[in-house]
Amino acid sequence: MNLLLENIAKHVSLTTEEQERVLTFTETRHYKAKTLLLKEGEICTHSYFVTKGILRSYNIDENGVEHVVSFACPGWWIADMYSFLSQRPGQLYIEVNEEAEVILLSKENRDILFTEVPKMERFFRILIENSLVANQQRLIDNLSFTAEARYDKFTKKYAELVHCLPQKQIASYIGVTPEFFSKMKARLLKK
Amino acid sequence: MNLLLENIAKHVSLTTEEQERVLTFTETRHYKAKTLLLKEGEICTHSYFVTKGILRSYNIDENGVEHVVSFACPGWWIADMYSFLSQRPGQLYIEVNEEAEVILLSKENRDILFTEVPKMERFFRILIENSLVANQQRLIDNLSFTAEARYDKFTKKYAELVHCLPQKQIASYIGVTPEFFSKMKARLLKK
DNA sequence: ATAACTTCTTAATCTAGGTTAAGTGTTTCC
DNA sequence: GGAAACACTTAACCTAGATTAAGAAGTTAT
Repeated sequence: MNLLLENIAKHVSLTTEEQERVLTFTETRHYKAKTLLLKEGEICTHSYFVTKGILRSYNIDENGVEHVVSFACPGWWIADMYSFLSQRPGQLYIEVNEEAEVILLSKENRDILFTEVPKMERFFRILIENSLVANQQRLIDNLSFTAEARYDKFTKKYAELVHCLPQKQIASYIGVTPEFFSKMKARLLKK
Repeated sequence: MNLLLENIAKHVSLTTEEQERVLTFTETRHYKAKTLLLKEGEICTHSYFVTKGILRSYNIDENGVEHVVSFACPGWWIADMYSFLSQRPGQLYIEVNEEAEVILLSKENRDILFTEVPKMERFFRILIENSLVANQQRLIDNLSFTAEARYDKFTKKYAELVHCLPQKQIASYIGVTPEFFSKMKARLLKK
């Protein structure tokens, strides 16, 4: 069965016709590991729903340092929200971490969908509310906790993901250098 | 004219009846400076739209340190989104910074409003999208920039607010101690 | 298989920002 | 209007995490 429709059903209930309508607005694609779906300076024309594999988004700062903004595994959406919503050049990269199958929804189609199937506007409203909450929590965590506590939270929240990710990406997500992350991990093992 | 309706009109256009409907769901209140509208552990039953004065939300970490999550001046909404959406106890405090006039919208009324006036669901969807983008940007800034650069961004983004806020709150928002903030400011003056 | 690249580790050294503490304004409010 | 409470400053010292560098271990592609 379709993972996207399953996920939508968790928040709103669509009729069979509405479900079909949703699918006509989307497109499925396969990507190999390391494919770049979006680069800094480009306009994010699509929102990506992952059905297989892993994607990640990140930015690169003035010193050339990468900062992971989010990971997306099956059942998750990913996009450069600023660029997607404004249709202006963004600052994020979106890259395939592990060979992936992805459902694409373009900005235009999303907007049409919202008026044709108002339940989908509700669905995305709820999804974005949840992202906002998660994002605010991450901000608070970054301000309140040490790197060690953040790593601990990360391993609990993304328990399955942790084993599929290179350490440097986890380090980047929690906001430390790979070198410090390595030192910290060694320290934790001694306990 | 009503600041709330003005703000709604920037994103969706309501009929006069719809406008009246919106207002029947809200309630206006006045608060003195230092009033606590919400404490950690309480359920955030209302979302607050500021028409006069300034509010702020913050959490207090395990070491008793305060972290400002957001400021709200006229035209802005404020709430503990996690608690408001889930109707579970939250971790945020919401406090009146400067004597304020506030429009309250309860969680129940918001949900009824969404089905009665679908344009209002669109309005909030757009608002939350914008919060998410701003929040993600703040996260990236915290990971990419020094305290000095973050302060610089803050003064540009909240130019009018800066002069009304105690330094310790600005320090907290950008993620440094008041002592370091004071030192940094002195350093900036020398340039 | 092996050269080339990337990831991870370890260790020495450095620094942005934290902590502690003490002193000087400013509000606030009986 | 004066004492308490709070906001800001300065300075000495401290530390979590950064930087640099160099080697070891995995991956990738030919």
